[in-house]
Amino acid sequence: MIKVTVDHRAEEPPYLQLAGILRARIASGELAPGVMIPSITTLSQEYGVAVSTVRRSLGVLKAEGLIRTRPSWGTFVVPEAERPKN
Amino acid sequence: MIKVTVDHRAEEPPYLQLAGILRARIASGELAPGVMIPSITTLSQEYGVAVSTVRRSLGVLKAEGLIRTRPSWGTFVVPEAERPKN
DNA sequence: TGAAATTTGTGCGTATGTATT
DNA sequence: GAATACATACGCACAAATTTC
Repeated sequence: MIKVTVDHRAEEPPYLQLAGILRARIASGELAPGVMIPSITTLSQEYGVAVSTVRRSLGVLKAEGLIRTRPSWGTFVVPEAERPKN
Repeated sequence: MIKVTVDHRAEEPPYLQLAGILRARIASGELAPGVMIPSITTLSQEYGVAVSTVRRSLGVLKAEGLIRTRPSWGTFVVPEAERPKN
């Protein structure tokens, strides 16, 4: 475990910090395919950042193909086999 | 000329409409490398959408490699030779 | 020297819409 | 109908870098 919180005073912007934290939680297997990712609102409260900041973090991971969001359903980890390489 | 305004009542969200409009202006050569792209604030007023919406549109074009933003300087069209194909 | 204006980057809060449960 | 959850949009504020005067 390296980073577990968002530091608002660090140089790296919170949305990138949170993206990194979630990326690590996925890599570690804690957040795995089939496991429901905490809702945006929950993540917002957990990490003390705004909802829009969480959305931005998820946007990063979505662009990486790590997660997939289903409107009015939730956010999911993409199975490793389906992730774009690179 | 096909689309020149953003329709808030259309199905396509404004940020995608604006991205399409700017993409067309680039494709037509009106916005070319070396020509200064209107600032986010200007685009916001021109098209009647919020600054944050313009930013989102530019984010789409940036992801496509069509434009490049330089903080405290402006936004530029990427020369065709330097654009990623596909 | 330096102050003001400009421009992008980032963050927050709020509202509305739509789909699911 | 109510609660939940994501999608989109808006407006505001501040920071940092650059340009201009």
